[in-house]
Amino acid sequence: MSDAAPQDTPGPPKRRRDASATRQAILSAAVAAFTRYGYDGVGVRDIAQSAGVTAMLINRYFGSKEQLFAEAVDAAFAPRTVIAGTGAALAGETARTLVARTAPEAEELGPFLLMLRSAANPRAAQIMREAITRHAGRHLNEELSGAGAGIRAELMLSLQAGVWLLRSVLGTPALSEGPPEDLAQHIEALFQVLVTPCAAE
Amino acid sequence: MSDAAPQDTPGPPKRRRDASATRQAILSAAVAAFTRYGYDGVGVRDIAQSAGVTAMLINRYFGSKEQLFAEAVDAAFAPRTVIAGTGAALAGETARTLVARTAPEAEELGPFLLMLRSAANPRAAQIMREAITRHAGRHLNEELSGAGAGIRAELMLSLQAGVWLLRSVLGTPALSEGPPEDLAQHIEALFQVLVTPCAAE
DNA sequence: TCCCGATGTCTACAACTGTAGACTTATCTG
DNA sequence: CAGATAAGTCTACAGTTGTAGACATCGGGA
Repeated sequence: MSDAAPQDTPGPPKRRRDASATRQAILSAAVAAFTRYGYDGVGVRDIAQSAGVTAMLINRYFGSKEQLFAEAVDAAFAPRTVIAGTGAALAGETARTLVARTAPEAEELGPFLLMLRSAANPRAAQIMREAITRHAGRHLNEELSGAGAGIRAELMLSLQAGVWLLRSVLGTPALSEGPPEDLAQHIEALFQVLVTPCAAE
Repeated sequence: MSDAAPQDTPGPPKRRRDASATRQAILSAAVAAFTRYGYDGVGVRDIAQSAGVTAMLINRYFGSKEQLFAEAVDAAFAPRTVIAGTGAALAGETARTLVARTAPEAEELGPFLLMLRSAANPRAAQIMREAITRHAGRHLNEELSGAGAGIRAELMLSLQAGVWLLRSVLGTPALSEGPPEDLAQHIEALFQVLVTPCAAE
């Protein structure tokens, strides 16, 4: 923001003129920046500088900040699986993965955080609504089956998003400071309820 | 924004000069605006106009936008209880309250939404972190007891926040369109696990 | 009655935002 | 070795933001 570092990638100080590589660099920088600061919290100049280009190139490649955000959301959701393991081990694996990913020292920020930090902007929220029903919802529906699979799948997402929120973003004490194993066991018990087809009646 | 409407409150077109009443009007407008648009999504001019005053009066009464936000967060959390019922009925009551509050047609936006929409700004996040540990955390710790009460309390908050997020903000299909009773039953089953003192081992 | 302090407004500024058009420079083809 | 075209940059603009200082106005006490 205020320092005058010429480049942030220490390797190649100047990229050869390559349209697709530059486009990819902008997109990666956008994912990181939107995840960290949210749609309204970051400007195209910041993203451009982080990618080693000027702001106008973003408009040339993506049309506008909104369209860049849409592609960034897709890129953030695409390679990510929100569940882990299969069958009986699904609850435990997913719980441990969640705890590991939301650890305060883990710098890996995920699509949930991107979603969270950009939810204030109506345009951004609409873009993300489409993305989440496209990626995560479909993925979960493939793993879960039985009565109320849709509800249970999205409740699984809800709990993950909530833990992410309180633990990683807000830094609530009990979730942040206690031993991770205890937390994982508690969460696993909840997931166990959700993977069971007919829970209530 | 662009119209020249002199006042928005149809009742008293001009408030008599009353410092505390004006202060309260600004605070109410701030809670509503921050909840709807987030910390970065609303300007002091919007809040001022909604309160029927000019922007500068906000700085006169609250010092800065940040300090106004801090008071707004406190005001949003203060009158709200995030759990309902006691003892054996706690899980069911809280589940039904959550479902009712996060209904798409319910226009009652809560502190979770304020928190969510403002989480992108680091200053705002710090202010909210202090508020949530002060209000909700304390409240829950009084109701829950036994082994891992802190973790279970915050997991209860996590699930609520997550459901709020997917259902009310994102509008995810399975959580938004299905019958509320089914959703409440599924959530109650999860809460039931969380109110039980020794869940895992 | 007068006047002083509290209450509220007006003008302005410096910083920042996203975007448009004109400009420069490198890379590849003939 | 040219020249054309893609790749990237520079300057600028209109808008918005939070805030500071000077100014106006209402209300009550002497």
